[in-house]
This record gives sequence, C-alpha cells and structure tokens, in this order.
Amino acid sequence: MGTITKALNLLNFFSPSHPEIGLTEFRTLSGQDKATVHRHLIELAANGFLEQNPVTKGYRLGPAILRLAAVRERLFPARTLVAPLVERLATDLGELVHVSLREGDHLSPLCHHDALIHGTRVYFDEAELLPLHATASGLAMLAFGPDHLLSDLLADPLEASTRFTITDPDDLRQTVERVQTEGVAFIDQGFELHVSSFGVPVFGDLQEAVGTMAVAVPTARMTDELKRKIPVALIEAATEVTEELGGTVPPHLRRIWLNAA
Amino acid sequence: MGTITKALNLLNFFSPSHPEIGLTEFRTLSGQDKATVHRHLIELAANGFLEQNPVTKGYRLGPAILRLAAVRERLFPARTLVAPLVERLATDLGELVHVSLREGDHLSPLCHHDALIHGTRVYFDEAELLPLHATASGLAMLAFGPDHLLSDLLADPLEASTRFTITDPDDLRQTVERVQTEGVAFIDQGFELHVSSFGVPVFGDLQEAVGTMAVAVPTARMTDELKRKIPVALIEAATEVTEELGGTVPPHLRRIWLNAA
DNA sequence: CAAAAAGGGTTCAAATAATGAACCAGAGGT
DNA sequence: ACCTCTGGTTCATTATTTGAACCCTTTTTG
Repeated sequence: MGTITKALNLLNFFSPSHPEIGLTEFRTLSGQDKATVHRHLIELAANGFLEQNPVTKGYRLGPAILRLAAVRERLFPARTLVAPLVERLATDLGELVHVSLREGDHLSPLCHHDALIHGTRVYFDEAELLPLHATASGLAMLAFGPDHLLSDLLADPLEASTRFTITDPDDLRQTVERVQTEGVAFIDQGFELHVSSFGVPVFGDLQEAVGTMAVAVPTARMTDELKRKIPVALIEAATEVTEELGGTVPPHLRRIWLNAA
Repeated sequence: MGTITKALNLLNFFSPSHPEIGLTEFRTLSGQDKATVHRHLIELAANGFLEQNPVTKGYRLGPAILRLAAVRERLFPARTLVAPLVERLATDLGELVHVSLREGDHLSPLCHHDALIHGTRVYFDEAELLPLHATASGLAMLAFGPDHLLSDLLADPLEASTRFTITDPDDLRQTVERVQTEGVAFIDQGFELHVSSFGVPVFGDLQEAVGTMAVAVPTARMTDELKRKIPVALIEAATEVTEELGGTVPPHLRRIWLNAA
C-alpha cells in the first residue's frame, strides 16, 4: 500500500456520527505509527483536505473537498440530476431508495431518499462504502459492471456482514449469474439484519454499469405485493437514471427488463 | 514536498473548463516525471478520487469526493447555511457575492451568487483558489486571520495577477494595516482586470477569521453610491454569516463595523 | 501508405523520502 | 508531587518513490 493510499484512507474514518478525530484515535483506527499518521494528517491539512480544531486539536474534513465536489458536480451533475428521480421513486413506493456509484471495489452512495411514512425504517449512511457481495446493489454491479470485479473480489476470502452474507465463492458466482439472467438483484439481510433489498444497475457512456439503484425495505414489512411492485418500479426508474446520466442500457438487459415489466 | 502533497496537487488542475486531463497534460502541468504522475493517478483512482474515462484514457474527479463532501456538509453545513445569505445580498445589491474559506495560504470558494441583472458581469470560478494578496477577500483574511499568514506570504516574492496587483512587501503590509483599522478591504483590479471588489472577514468558533465574504463589481459600473452601499451591506451580511457558522465577531472589529454603518 | 510523432503505460537501479522507537511537553487527574 | 493520557517531534534505518529509457498503440503527416 502506497503512501497516498494510506493518507487518503485516513479520510474514510470520518462519518456523520464521527466527524472529528484525534491523533491517538487515528492511530488505533489505522493501525499505523503515530508519527506516520501525524505527518499524513499535517500534509492533508496543508492541502485543505483536513482542518484542525484549534481547541480540541482534533481533525475534521476540510474545505478542499467541497471545492472539488463543486467541480465534479458541475462537470457531471449526477447528484443534481438523479436526486429528483430517487425522491419520486421513494415517495411512490414509500420505502428507502438510493443510487450509488462504483468506487473501486465498493459502491459509494450518491444520494438517497426515505419516504419516512412508516414507523420502522432502514438506516442508511451516505458516508459508508457498500461491499459488492453483501448488498443487492453490489450484486447488480457484479452482474453488469466490469468483468474483473468478481474475480478480484474472489481473490480474497469474502467477509460476512451478517450470518446471511454470501461467503462461499461458488454460491456468489451462481447468484451473480442468476442476477444476470433475471436483470434484478435481491438480497435478504445480507448486509444489515432485518433489511431486504432489490438492486439494479445504471449505465454510463457505454455498456458497463457505473452505478446502481436500490430499494431497501425492513424485512418484516416485505410482502408479496412489494416483491412484485418494487422490481418493476425500480427497472423503470433506473432506465430514467441511465438516460439522465447520458448512458444506455445494453440491448440484452433491455430485453430482460421488458419481459419483467 | 511530500508524496501526498504532490498527488493531491494533481486534483487542483481540474476546473469546470478543464474537467478531464490526460497523463501527458498532467506531466506538463505538474512538471513531474510521467511515471511518477502515472503512479499517483493510479493510486488516486484506486481510492475513488479520480476515475478514468475508458475511451479517452483521460482522468476526471471521482465519486469519493462527493461522498466526503456529503460528510463534511452534514457535520458543518456551511454551504447550506450560507447560501441563502449570499443569495439575498447578491439580489439586494444586484452584484456578484461570494463566501470563501481559508485553505492553507489561499481562499477556497464555498458558494457564490450573481444577480445577473446587468449586461456585464464578473466571471467567478468556484474551482479556482484565490490568492491572499491580490483579492479583497484575501486582504480581509490577512488582516483578521492567523498572524502567520502575512509573514509566510512575504517569505516568497509576491506574484502579480494583473499590473495592479500589490507586489511590494511594504505596500502590502501597509494595506493590511489599513484594512485592520477600516474593517473592510477594497481592491481595484488586483486579481482580474476591470473588476473591483470589497471583502470582509467571517469568523468561526474563535477570534480568528475562517473565511471571507466579498462583493465583486465590474469597475466600469462602480459608482460612489455603490462604494457607500456595499461596505454597509457587506458588514451586515458577514455578521449574519458569522452567526450562522456559530462564530463571533471580535469586539474590536465589531466596534469598527458599528461606526461604519 | 509508410514513417514518424504523440499519447498512455511499464521497468529497474539509484536515491530520496517515509518510517517508527524513543523522546518531549503540556493538561488533567489522584 | 506523581502518574498518565494527549498531541507532537527526532533521527538513524529502511523501504518506497523516483525518473531515464523503453514498449506499445493510435493518430498525424509528408
């Protein structure tokens, strides 16, 4: 692992529930030497990616990130374009919907919306990276994204998030194949207990899935009716998202989706 | 300069007008060896800070930046809080208003708004870092920010953006002192030709300016009336911004500002 | 249409920059 | 007064970064 990766990984320890982190805590989180971590923090701060609270000496994410995010959004206004579609689907279904983009061998949430009409609801953290083998989104990405994802993933043992997570390589391979023929991924409590979800791919400029759209429902609330309604609505919405992103759904998947509707 | 800084600097070459950059172009922009740049790009991409266009082989900003920006915004929703105030002031004055945060020895735009009611208008690029000695915002930051900024800045020769940029160290020192006593910075065409601007500091948790608020006007349109109106309105708005950010205006500056109004 | 240029990407010895055990300093706490 | 927990620094050792030269493919051009 190179120096750059080590430093950038430090940024990933931040989350809404953990917005400020001190030197010692970084050391334990990252498992690296204090001096190393400190120098990395200093350098990240010098570049505006972090800033230090002068009182507590803790570090928090800095303004450079906002500046770059503005550039990215202007170039490729994914969030702005996609948010309304996510909101509409969430409202129609009354459930949590999210769109995520692939970031290496994980999925990175782009935006989400929860209709908030039910008492129980799914907790969703936009700061958390989603694993490919444990989520419906991930399966959709494995099925329709770059081919190397699956083989790369199987190079190391699969980590279990819950006792329902697929950890057997052959099992995963078969599941991905089924998603490829069915066009929609479904997982029951693979990532979080008591949460079931459906996922489908969304496509960019060409042929390859760049992200996913998914619906997550508390398992207790999942009915046969929802199991019929969600895939249909999801396919329709994902097609729109793909169009908004200037992409095209590959013909063979389009045919599968037409049959499903 | 450490490896991390070199890599992160690569990200700064992106701008709305320059959203995708190839390996060779990065090499000339950064002045570093091609192999070095390439390895840095690969590593940034592996962490989601960049992504590669598979067709053109060019690199663009990646989804990790959006994810982190979401965390930062949730922790410290500066943009969300400040945007309405910027918009109101811009509408009231009919001119371009922006709020920027300090990022090392530069200012990083947080948000801006242009009333767009005039034919001529100031071009403002949220992706561009603002120098401290050439902009009204920068002078406000030098005057009310951390003390070391000015001395650090004077360690190297001052770069001229236009023929009006202050480049003489003594001149700069005097100008900063004047800003400290007057409470408002004014610069005529110091950064862009035909643009004049006023700038004031905004404060965070303690005593020290964390950012600035500024109004930029095409020099041709600058009247005596505007020169009276803008500082008053700016002071009022910046006070509100400071409050929104949970900060306080230092007492001595508050007194200066009261006299000005 | 062949040749050359230009862009992306890779290699490996040489050198520079990252590393980490030990150390310093201040703030609470007992 | 002592311990301890925090952030921060030092410097010899080590390992990672570096860059000239190279390869391959695409595009330009005489």
